[in-house]
Order: sequence, then C-alpha cells, then structure tokens
Amino acid sequence: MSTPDPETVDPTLEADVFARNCASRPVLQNVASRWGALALAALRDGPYRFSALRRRVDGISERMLSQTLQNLERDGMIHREVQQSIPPHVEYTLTPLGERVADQLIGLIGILEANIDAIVSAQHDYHRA
Amino acid sequence: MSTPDPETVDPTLEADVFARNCASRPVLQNVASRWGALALAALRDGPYRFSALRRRVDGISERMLSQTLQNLERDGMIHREVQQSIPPHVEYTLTPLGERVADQLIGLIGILEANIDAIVSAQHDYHRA
DNA sequence: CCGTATCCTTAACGATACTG
DNA sequence: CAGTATCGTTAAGGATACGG
Repeated sequence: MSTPDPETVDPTLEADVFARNCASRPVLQNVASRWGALALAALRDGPYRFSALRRRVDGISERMLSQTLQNLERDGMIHREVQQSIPPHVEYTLTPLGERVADQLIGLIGILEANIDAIVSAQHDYHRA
Repeated sequence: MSTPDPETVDPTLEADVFARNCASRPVLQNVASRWGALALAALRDGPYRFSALRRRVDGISERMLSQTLQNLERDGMIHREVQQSIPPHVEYTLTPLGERVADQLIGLIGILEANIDAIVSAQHDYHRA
C-alpha cells in the first residue's frame, strides 16, 4: 500500500490516475484508504498527538495508525514534529497540500453522512430485489 | 468490503464516520476504494458499458469491476440499465448522489495529479532522510 | 457481450508484547 | 508517550475458464 514500486510507475507519464502506471494511483490509495481518509479528515481540526488521534479515529490500531501516518508523511500530506522531552511529545499537522486533500475528503464524508438514510434504504432495496 | 455486517453497524447512531460502528464507514470504503473511486470518477463523463469502463479504468480485472459496480449500485451511487438484446447491452450511470460523490473524488484526484511532482519529490526526500 | 465461479496469491489488518 | 516487532487471520485481488 505504502511504497509504490519504482519499477511499476512511470514518472515521465503525464499525470493520469486512470493509467495503470501513473504515480498518482498509489497516492490516491493512501489518502483515500480506510484509515488514511479518516486520519486526514481528523487532522483538519488542529494538530493531534498520536494518542489523541488514535482516540479520534475510533477503532484504529496502533500499528495501522503508525503505518498510515508514515505513508501520509511520505507523500507530503502531513508534517511530524517531535518535541524532545520525557515523555516524548509528537505532533502531527497537515501540510498545505494535505489541507486541500483533507477538504475534499471532508466534503465527500459530509455528503455520505448527510445521505446515510437514503443509502441504507438503497442497500435494503438492493438486497430485496 | 461490500456488505456491512448488520451486527457491526448501528443505524440509530447519528452519522459520524469517526465512530467505529457508523453505517457511513463501509460506504466511504466503497466509494473511496482503489477501484470504486476510479469507477465513479470515470462515470462522471457519461454512461459506460461494462467493457468500455474496463478499458477506461486501466488494469482492473473483470472480477473486480463487476464486484465494484455491484457495491456502488447497492449503495445507491450508480444505476444499472439492461437492454434486453443479443448480444446483451448494459449501461452504467451515476445517480444524482453518485454525481455529487464523484465530483468530490474528481476534485481530490485533480489535486493529486496537479501536485504529483511535489509528491514524488516528497517521497524521495522521505526515503533519503 | 456481460458477467460468474473457482482457485490461488498477496496484501491488509488486529492483537499482543515489548522498547526508547 | 509514541511507537516497533512478531505472529496469525482475514480480506482483497488477479488469472483463468466457463455460462446466459
């Protein structure tokens, strides 16, 4: 999920997510993934520490949060700032690019939440038919 | 991915994607998944037949396209219309809700494509550090 | 043409235990 | 506090072959 194999992407290609080898595809996977989308959306309302973010994104394991944050940092979506102290203090913030991406995700989430009743109805109808 | 286990979601909950058992979570997974996002975005420029959509979403297998379309139809994002004929003719269209969702995804994809060079640079820097 | 069924491989995930 | 390491399980995905 995280590391786009250099052998499988072509940096010389024009950016087109519909193309099999476009570098934007794995990035889309990271930001729109199960945990990536929620982490970015959560970070939209302020810096978060690791534990606080874990509480906010209900259900995520330590392992997945760590991995997700690394992927997003790697893609330039978030910034990780370490305060050297005991106990350690680490803050995660969105980059300007991350903010724009998060805004789209929040828009998407908002549409789904606003229409969840209709969606659940559709799911029911589908199963009956 | 497709069928949110009824035992694990709580329809009485206020819609909050950050909550573990919210019904909106599996829906977000479907629309933002690897193939779901691309299928929705592709369908934004017109109805597609199965084979044409498969060519557009480069690299998707028949199996995954079929599965993805079923999930999206089930969630009320797309409409499937069958023309009874030989050979069979099936058209997939976005529902009004699907259009709104697709627009957000297209916005997201646009941001990523426009910034792909910066992202790839960030990936390089991350690996060096 | 539009899928489904089967098989198999890989990747994602969760739980737990442990470290600086 | 903020993670990493390891292990086992589940889910996603691809290839192929076949059917309506």
